[in-house]
Amino acid sequence: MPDAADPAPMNAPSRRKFRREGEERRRQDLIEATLDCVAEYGLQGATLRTIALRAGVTAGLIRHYFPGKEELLQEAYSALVGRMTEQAKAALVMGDASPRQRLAAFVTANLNAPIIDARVFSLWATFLGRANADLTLAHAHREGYLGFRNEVEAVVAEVLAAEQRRPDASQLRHHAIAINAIIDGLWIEGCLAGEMFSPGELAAIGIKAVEAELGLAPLEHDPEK
Amino acid sequence: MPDAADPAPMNAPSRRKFRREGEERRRQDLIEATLDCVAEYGLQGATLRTIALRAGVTAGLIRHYFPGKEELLQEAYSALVGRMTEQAKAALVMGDASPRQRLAAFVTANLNAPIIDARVFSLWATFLGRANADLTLAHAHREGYLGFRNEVEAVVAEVLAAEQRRPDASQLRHHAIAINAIIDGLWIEGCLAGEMFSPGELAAIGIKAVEAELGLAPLEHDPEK
DNA sequence: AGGCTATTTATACACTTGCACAACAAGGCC
DNA sequence: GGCCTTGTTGTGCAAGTGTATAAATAGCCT
Repeated sequence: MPDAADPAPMNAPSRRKFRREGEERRRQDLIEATLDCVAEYGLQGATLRTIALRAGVTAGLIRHYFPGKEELLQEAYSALVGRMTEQAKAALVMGDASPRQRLAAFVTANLNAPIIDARVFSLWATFLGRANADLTLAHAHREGYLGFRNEVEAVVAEVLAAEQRRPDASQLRHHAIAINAIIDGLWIEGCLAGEMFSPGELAAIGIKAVEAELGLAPLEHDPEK
Repeated sequence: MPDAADPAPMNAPSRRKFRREGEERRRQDLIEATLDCVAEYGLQGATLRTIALRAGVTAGLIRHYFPGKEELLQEAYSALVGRMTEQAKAALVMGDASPRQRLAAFVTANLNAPIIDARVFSLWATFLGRANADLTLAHAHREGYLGFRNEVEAVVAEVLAAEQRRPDASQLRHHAIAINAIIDGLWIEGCLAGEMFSPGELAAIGIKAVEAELGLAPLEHDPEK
């Protein structure tokens, strides 16, 4: 079978063989390669040549799909943020479950793989480190953060409503901010030092902390499940 | 009076005037300039020439104090981590105060300036983004994190002891992890979007969340202060 | 004052980077 | 099959990078 990785069997000026891919596919591959390089080598190590090598193309091709490196990085970050918030929110769509169960499932989902992931954390931190200087990054993050917090606030409202409690807007906001912080903080700890925690431990800590924040009475013996 | 910033008043091959500084002072200045450049331009923008310009010297001098750029960055990160943990722990040394008051003061100190600071966050995120690949960075962070968490755990133990409660080691550890996450999460929110919160709001949220985590009964009307 | 030494400057160099552009060929269309 | 579009390659270039090293001078010692 043909081996594409054959460097130069002939001394003739042989050109590299290639295949034409669809535009969407190539853009996707380039963005993924960019994220890989940023995660592994940082922004400084993510050069056009390294990215192209990872994507299996040559550097010149990048300029055919992106105006410049800047735009490639921005699109890569957008893709990352989109994937992260999408995954996080997906844990909330559970058909038949009590609000409290949904909240617990949400916390659990955010404190286990694949959301707890060293590569994603590396990307998150690397890009966010530039948020001060790059308004585009700052804006993209702000959007994602507020979206996430609003989701949290909505579930909190449901949970408290189910408990016959009527928090005002300010209390609701504070609960959402605190719970968001709990999840973020535990997420960071898990990503940076996952091996320090036993499986499920972070999620257990998170659920207890969140329920304490909301003043929910602890369940006695898990009545039905 | 003599102006040191005069570029070249003569067409003669004039050399730049300079002053000899003490070794410690120069190293300190170079490290500070490095942190400034990393915070503003990221790791890729922190070039030797930019750093030297910021420090008011020429690029070649850096090699006189540091073996290479790598070592300069590592020392800069060590200095940053040292300063951060030092500041954070400093909030715990209060002579006459109840454990609960000390805990509240600790949370408050960590959720206000100068610990809530966009520049420091930028540095923290930028360096941590490389922790996956750079074992030196990972180790330095791990040390700082565990030190911080142990401080938290010690105060938590005091607070609970004052409340006649006897948590076991596992519970204590979980409390420390959760409280650490709360502080970290709120710290990030404050650094990234400080203007979204009114002054003292984050600290108030943090204190309430921490006390809820520990199951402390809320104070009624602040009895004495 | 005059020399000595170590700090500091300035220049050189090999290498990498992002970008521009010309040559080329893959694959659809007639 | 033969052509034509355009995705793709390869090369070149100017700017910038970290490092090496020689030249200069600031400030102390006597």
